[in-house]
Amino acid sequence: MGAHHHHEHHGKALSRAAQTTLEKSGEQWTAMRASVFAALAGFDKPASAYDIADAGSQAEGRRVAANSVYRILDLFVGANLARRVESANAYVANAHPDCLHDCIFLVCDSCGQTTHLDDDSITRGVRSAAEAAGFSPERPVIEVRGKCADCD
Amino acid sequence: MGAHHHHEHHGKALSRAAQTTLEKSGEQWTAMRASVFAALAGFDKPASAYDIADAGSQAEGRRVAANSVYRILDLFVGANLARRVESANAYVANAHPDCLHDCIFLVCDSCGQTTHLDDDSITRGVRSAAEAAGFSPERPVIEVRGKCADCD
DNA sequence: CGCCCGATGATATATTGTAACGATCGAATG
DNA sequence: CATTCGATCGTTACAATATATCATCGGGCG
Repeated sequence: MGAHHHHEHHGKALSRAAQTTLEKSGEQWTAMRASVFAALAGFDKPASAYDIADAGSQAEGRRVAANSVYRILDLFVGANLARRVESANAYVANAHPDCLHDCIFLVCDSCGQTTHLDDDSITRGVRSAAEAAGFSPERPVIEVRGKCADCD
Repeated sequence: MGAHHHHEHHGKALSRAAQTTLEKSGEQWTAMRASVFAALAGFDKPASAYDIADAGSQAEGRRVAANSVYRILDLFVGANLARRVESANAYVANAHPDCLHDCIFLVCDSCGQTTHLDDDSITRGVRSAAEAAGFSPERPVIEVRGKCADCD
C-alpha cells in the first residue's frame, strides 16, 4: 500500500526520455546538457556538481566549469530530470522524469549507495502534517541516512 | 494521533537542561560550549556555524574560529542538544534535549523560519519503509520546504 | 615536577555554491 | 543579407560551508 509502480529507463533510453521531457517543458536539449545528463546518469551514486564537471572534462577533453554544471543541474531539478540529495550535497538522475512525485532516498553512510523509494502514503502523510501546522509544503525532503544491505 | 507532548525549555532553563544532558553523557560543559549553545539558542531561525561564530565573536569580544564552532556543534548534535537542518546547512537548538526522537522541520523558503514538528507515526513509517527495503535506518532526515503561515 | 589528555586556538586548505559579464550562436525579422 | 534579440555557455572571481593539521593551554595524576 502506498507504493506505486512505473517502468524505469536506463542508459540511452533514459537520456531519450530526459530529452523528451525537457523539450516538452519548452527547454532545449543541447550538447552540453546531454553531456551533463550522461555524466550524471553514469554515476552509480549521488554525484556532486564538481564530480560531474570532472567527468564531463574527461569525456570532452576540455575544461568544463562547475558553474555551467550548476546551471544545468538547476534546470534539470526544475524539470524533474534530476533530484538533489540534500544530505549529501549531490545529485541523482531521475529514472522516470515523466512521473512527478515526492520521493525518499536511502543513503548509505558507508558506501554512499543511494536508493530511491516511492511511497505516496508516507509523502502524503508528511505533506498533510505540514498543512495541519499551517504550513504550505512545496518540496518535502525525505532522506534516510544509515547502512545499506551490503554494508550492514 | 502520532504526535506526542513534552514541555519545552527556554532561555536559561534550556541552557541548564542542555548542560545536564551533556554532562550526563560524560562530556564537559565548558565556557566555550556554553557560549556556543547560548548563541545558537539565541537565533530564532536555523543558524550556520559561521553565524554562530560571528555571534560568539561579538559576545566575547574576541575572534571565535568557525573551526571550534563546528567541533562543538558536532558534539551537540551527537548529544542531542542540537539538530542539523540539512536542507539549510544550519543548526537549531533542541528544545528538549532529554527526549530522543526523529523530528520533522518545516522550513520557510521566504523568511527562513523553521518550526519543529514531532509525529512519531510518520517517522515510524519512514523507518519501516527503509527497513522493508533492506536498509538499516540510523538518521532520518525529514524536512519540508515551503511557505510558513505568515509568508503564504 | 613531569606526563598525559581533552579542549581550544591558529592556520591552511578543501568543497560547495553564486555573481557578473562577455562571447557565441541560431532564430526571427526587416 | 544584415540586424537584432534572446538563450546558452565560457571565464573569472568570489562567497559560503566544511575539514585537516598541528600548536598550545590547563587540569588531573603518578
